[in-house]
Amino acid sequence: MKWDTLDEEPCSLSRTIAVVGDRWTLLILRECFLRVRRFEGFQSSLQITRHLLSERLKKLVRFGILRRAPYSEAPKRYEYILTQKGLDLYPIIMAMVHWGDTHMGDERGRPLLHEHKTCGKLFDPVMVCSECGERLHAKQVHVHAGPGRRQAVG
Amino acid sequence: MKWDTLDEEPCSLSRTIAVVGDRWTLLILRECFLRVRRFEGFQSSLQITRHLLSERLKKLVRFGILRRAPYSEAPKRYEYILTQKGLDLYPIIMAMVHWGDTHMGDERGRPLLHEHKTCGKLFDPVMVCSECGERLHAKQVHVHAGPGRRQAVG
DNA sequence: GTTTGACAGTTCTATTTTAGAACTATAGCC
DNA sequence: GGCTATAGTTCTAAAATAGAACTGTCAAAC
Repeated sequence: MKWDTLDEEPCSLSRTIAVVGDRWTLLILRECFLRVRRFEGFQSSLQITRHLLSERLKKLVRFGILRRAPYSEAPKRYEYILTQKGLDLYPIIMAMVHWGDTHMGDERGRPLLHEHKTCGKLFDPVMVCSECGERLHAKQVHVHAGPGRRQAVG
Repeated sequence: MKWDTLDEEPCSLSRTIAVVGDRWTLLILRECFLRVRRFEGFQSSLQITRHLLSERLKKLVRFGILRRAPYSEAPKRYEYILTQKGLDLYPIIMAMVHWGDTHMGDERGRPLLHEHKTCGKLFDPVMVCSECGERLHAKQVHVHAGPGRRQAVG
C-alpha cells in the first residue's frame, strides 16, 4: 500500500487514515477543539517541531479540514480554523479519548472531564445505530460490499 | 513530545495515539474486525511488509489488544485474536469509516455498507451523550480538568 | 534611528521509521 | 529428497521525523 495515494483506496478507513493517520495530526486537531488557532499556540502546547507543524497545517488546509484566515494585515498573519469537515472529526477524537480513559488510565483518574452543555451532566461518548438507537457492538454488525468497492479490499 | 513515552502522557488522546496512531495499526485492526487472524492473511490483504507486520502484531499483543493463540502444535503456529480491549476499539474505527464515507467519498459510492443485525437495517454510527442520549456536537461540550491532569496539557 | 521582541514560518543535518526484497525454519505431502 | 505452506527474521535503501538554527516582517522600547 502506497502512503501517498492512500486517500484514493476503495476503503473509507484508509481514506481517513490518509488524512489523520500520522503521529501529529490528531494532536493538532485536539488543540483546535480546545480553541487553539495560531502557529505559536500549537507549537508551544504540543512541543512539535516547527517544520512538522508547518507541514501538517498545510496538509490539513489542503484537505479542507482547517482554513487559513488572516487576523492581521501588517504584518500578514494567519490563524487556522476548523471547517465543518474538520468539526466532523469530533466523534473520532472523542472515541479515542474515551478508549484511552477506559483502557489506558492510571491511578490518578481522567485527565479531562466532559460536560454536555445541553443536559448539564458529565458524560461519556456512546456510539449508537442511526436507525434503532441501540448501542453498537462489533459482533452485531454485518458488512456488505457497497457500490464503491472494487476487488478484495476492505 | 517523545513518541516512545506517549502512552504516559496525561492525555487520553495521546495514550490512544501511542497504541493506534501509526500508519498501519488501524488497518491491521480493521482486518481483525473482518475476521482475519493469521500472519499471511494480514500480509496478503494489506500489502504491508512482513517486517512491519511482525512488529505491529507484537506491539498489539504487548498492549493487550490482540492475544496470540496457538492453532497448531507441530509446527507451532499462532493466530491473533481481539481481546475485549481490542473489541472496544470498534467505535474509533467506525467513526473513522463514517467520516471517510461522508467526506472522502467518490462518485462510485461507499466501499462498504453496514447492517445492524439487531434491527436489520443499514445504518451509520452516531455518537451520543451517555446521559441524555442526544447527538454530540463539539460546540455543546465543555471541557474540565480532571484529577489525572497535570500542568497545561490537554 | 537602532535595538528588542513577537509571530510565522524555512532551512539544515542527524536520527529513526518504513519499504522492499531476500533469507530462515518447521513440518506435511508426493 | 524436493515442493509447498506458514510464520517469521535479516538486510539495504528510501522516507519521515527530530532538533536546532536561521529568515523576514512589523511594533514598541530605548
